[in-house]
Amino acid sequence: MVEDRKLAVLRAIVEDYVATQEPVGSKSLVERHQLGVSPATVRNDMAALEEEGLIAQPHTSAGRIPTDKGYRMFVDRLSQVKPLSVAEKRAITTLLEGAVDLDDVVQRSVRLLAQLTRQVAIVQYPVLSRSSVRHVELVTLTGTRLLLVLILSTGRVEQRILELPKPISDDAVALLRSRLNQAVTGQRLVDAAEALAALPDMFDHQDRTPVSLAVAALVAAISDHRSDERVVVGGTANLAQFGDGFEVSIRPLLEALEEHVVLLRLLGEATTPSTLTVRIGSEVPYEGLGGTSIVATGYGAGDEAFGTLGIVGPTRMDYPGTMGSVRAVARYLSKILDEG
Amino acid sequence: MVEDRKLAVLRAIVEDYVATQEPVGSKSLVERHQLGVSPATVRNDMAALEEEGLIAQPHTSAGRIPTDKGYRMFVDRLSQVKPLSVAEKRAITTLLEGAVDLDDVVQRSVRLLAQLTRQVAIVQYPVLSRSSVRHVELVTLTGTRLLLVLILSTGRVEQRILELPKPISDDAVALLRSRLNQAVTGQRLVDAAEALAALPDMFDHQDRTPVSLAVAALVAAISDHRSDERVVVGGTANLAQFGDGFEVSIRPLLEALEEHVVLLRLLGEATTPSTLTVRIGSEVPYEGLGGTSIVATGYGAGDEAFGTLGIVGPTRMDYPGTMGSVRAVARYLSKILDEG
DNA sequence: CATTGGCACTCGAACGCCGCGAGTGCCAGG
DNA sequence: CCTGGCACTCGCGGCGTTCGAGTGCCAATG
Repeated sequence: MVEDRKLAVLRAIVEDYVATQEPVGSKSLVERHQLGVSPATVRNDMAALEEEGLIAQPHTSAGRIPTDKGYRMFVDRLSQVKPLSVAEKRAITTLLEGAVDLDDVVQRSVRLLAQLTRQVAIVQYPVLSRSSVRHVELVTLTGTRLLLVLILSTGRVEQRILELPKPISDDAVALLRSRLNQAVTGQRLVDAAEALAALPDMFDHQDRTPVSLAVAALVAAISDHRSDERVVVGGTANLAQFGDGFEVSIRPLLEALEEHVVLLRLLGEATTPSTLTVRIGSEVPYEGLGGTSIVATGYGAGDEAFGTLGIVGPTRMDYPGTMGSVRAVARYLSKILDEG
Repeated sequence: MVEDRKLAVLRAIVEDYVATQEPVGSKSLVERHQLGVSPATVRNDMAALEEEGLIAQPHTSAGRIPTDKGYRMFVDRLSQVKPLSVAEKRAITTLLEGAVDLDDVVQRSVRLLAQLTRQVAIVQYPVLSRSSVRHVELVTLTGTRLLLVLILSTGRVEQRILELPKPISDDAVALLRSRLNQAVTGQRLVDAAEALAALPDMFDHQDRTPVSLAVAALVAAISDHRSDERVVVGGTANLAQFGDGFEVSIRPLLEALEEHVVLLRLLGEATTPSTLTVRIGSEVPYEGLGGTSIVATGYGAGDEAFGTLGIVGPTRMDYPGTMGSVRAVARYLSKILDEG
């Protein structure tokens, strides 16, 4: 019973602090929430909460603010993901359905997420190795240069240039093209690795070089992590809210946001579309991001995500709402990619 | 003679102010530059310069800072573009040559520009209508859905999905593909408009629908300005230098940087690779960007630029150096795109 | 007539001081 | 276990003062 009230107090503190951005005192707490007890009682509870390390006071004689641990407790046990309003849902569908392009889809998703959460949004492009091949195309540029274009079911297009030691005939290109497509179309590249490896042996000895090159390029494409590092960041203007808060200078934040590799590591482990990862303050495994939290999830059909998306914002954020938005955008994005 | 010294004083003021970010007084001026006159004389000159609106004092009893007009004079008549150091040039080539992709090239260019100038860098993707077609590809997705892939000489790849009213045979697709390529390959899309328009007539009546659709998609691609709005922004961390200056809050800046359409308009008129556009402070045609200057130029082979690139930074920037970097990056980028 | 040293003046930034008030912890009584 | 009362703490904002960089003006000088 008492334990329950203490948690109610914690919840109230988190909510008030998130709303007002100011340390919350015992008096204003009882005024704004129906706790049914006096400020003095709340003060006792607060002392207990502080003892447990869930809240802290910036300086003596000031109200309390939640600690990272406090937020963690709030997220895990005192709140639940807030579903979007009907209007918001409609806004999502209309906005995302207007996209023509994968680039466009990703772009719009970032904007959307940034707008909904009023936070910095991050969306990773679908990872090459996790989506299936729709088509492989070979285009002759000059006699000894081939352009290899890889089109994936997610709409992603990769291109590589192959430099051949000697010219190749159009017929040979056509044959190679059809064999390549036979080997990989409809599958994920990883799953087609065997078929690809066997491919050169299907050709005459003197024709094998271009085949091997093409195969090598495809294999390189899936193992090249640099192309998985493609992410788009949006809503950086929302960083302004950090500024007028306190401490955290935005410099390191902006730097971190430019380090796409770092960002991916931060979003990273949220590879399953169904789970929502929340990292709070010190739980964020990156120094430059003091005072920030990250909410991320995967997107894509099935268990294994095509990629991840999420937001980064101040620790004092509206977790239920943000989590709702992130989840929603991930779902709609999954749907769009699955259809398109 | 006297006039000359006045300009020398202006130049000294600009240089000192850019270096120190603090209003510069008559005494420190004569100390740091060999003007050969006393502070009192400099004060007289300063009074004259102020009279002409080239410098101003933030408050009485403070040093002078250049006005926009003062910077303008400095850029136009008192300075010249500073060429890069050998090390910098080498850094550029090694960095840019490592790129595999158009995306990669653009990405690297932005980083480079941001690093060299310590400013926010902006690079526009090559405009579709200004580069020539390397290849058009058609891929059957389902019976009634075709994927049209347009590969341009700059390395840019555009894709559109065509929804057909009724299924199309593989042969018909092959024919259409070859005819399309005949019509447009090697030319800029704008120049191929006629050939494209004539294309449907070359087919049997009942086969024309897909042809028209494909043609329409291509025409749409060049006239769709949304796909010309593709820009990449980098080095936003350099915005931090605005902050500790004064006035200018970064909020509107970040907002402007997210408005790619606006950015393009700002870079916009620099369509010729050979000219360098500099807009200073109030000359920048956008409200949100008080206290900023823009240095931009076009890139690409020939007179008409493929696209534009540039930087935006505080009015108090190192113009000669920045202009040198912008020009250099544009040149190298032009070269890379021309070769690749 | 341009230049210069001298001098009084201005005014913002920095500093220290003080009072206010929100908020706390503790205690004794219900 | 809750509550009202009370003394205490301490950050914030307002105010006055000092300090000094920098100015404008003037009279003297080559």
